[in-house]
Amino acid sequence: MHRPRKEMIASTRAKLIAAARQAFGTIGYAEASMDDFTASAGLTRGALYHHFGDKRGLLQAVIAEIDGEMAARVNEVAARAPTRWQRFVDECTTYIEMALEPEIQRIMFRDGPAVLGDPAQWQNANACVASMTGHLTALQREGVVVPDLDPETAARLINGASSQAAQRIANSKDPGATSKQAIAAFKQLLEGLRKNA
Amino acid sequence: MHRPRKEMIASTRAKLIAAARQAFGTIGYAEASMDDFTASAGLTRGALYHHFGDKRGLLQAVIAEIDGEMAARVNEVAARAPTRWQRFVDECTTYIEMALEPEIQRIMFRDGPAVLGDPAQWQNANACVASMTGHLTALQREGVVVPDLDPETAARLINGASSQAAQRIANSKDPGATSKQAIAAFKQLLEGLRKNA
DNA sequence: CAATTGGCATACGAAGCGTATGTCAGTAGA
DNA sequence: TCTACTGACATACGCTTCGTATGCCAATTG
Repeated sequence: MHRPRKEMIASTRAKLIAAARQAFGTIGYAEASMDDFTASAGLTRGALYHHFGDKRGLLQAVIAEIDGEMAARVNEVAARAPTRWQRFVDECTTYIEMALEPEIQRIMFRDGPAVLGDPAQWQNANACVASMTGHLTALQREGVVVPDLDPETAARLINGASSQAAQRIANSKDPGATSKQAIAAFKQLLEGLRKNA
Repeated sequence: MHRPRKEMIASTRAKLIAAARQAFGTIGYAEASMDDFTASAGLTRGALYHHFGDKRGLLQAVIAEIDGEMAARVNEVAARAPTRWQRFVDECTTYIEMALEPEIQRIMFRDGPAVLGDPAQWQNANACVASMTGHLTALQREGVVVPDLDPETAARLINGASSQAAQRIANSKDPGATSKQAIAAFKQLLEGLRKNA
């Protein structure tokens, strides 16, 4: 009777991830009580430990989910650009826009690195950087970007600049004006990668 | 007699900061037990709460101390460069080198932002960025750097890229090679700020 | 229909943190 | 110099949180 077992399990996992995501994204990882947010999902810590091992394991699952969503959004935007360079730039600015959202900023750029270490070492969450790395590699082949440059390294640096840009905008008194400044500065930095010089 | 009161107090504060710095820089803020590291300084949590209010207050004091040291090192290096642009670039690479040290990376770039929020909002620790901002402003006046660019915004973005570069080097299998790659990519990005283009 | 697996809850112990309280040395005024 | 007081620091307590060990019940399997 009822639903099959597999569906119940998937539902439980989803409920835990959703509840944790809500808690981590608002009050933050350290302040989020496992008793509290499991209860808000109608469960207890028993389910959490059973499925994810511990609090960090649950954070990993939350991050994997968000990373997937971010990659999907980035790819969607990139598909609409005319040239490849433009596609690359659009991806970057989309990345900044996403980093403006408090949940993403808190989980992906603040608590995530603090708890799990260098994001570059995360196995389940690097889709965004992978996409940017791919574009940079292609742009090098096409002669648009300077040749002596490691694509993934460049992608990571750009990533770091993006998150700073997002933080600056997010904490600004006048987000509109700051956004213009930050994106302008960011695009200026990207110009350094182009070949013509 | 003994020493005057003020000296005892300063000594206590210094011992607490040193012990906390050691603990935060190695096992990390979250894992550092206040009972443990105050005991290692020959004190108890009573002293800590009296002087710093709470654990976060002590972290702030540690960060202020490290920030001061970093600024001093950056200024020392910058003083030796021939041109102002070179001075600026040297500051940036020095910044990357410092970010390679585990204690600085952990406290200033990982746990600090996680516990205290956006570093740009820290009042007692922004000497490094201030210096870079100053150089960028001067370089704009001299016509070396493109004019329509907010100096502090640019400095923050560069800061973000620097810390990523440092993390990449620090976690690399072959730090020597990675270091070359990362610094090359970093300098390439900086070229985007120059006027000639 | 019996046996077993496994999803999840409950119960327990161990830290860790913050606060309230106590104590004693150093300092200031008479 | 004596006394009263301030403040630096320790001790003691309760609360919260985490991890593990244990138990129960539904669902699958033969």
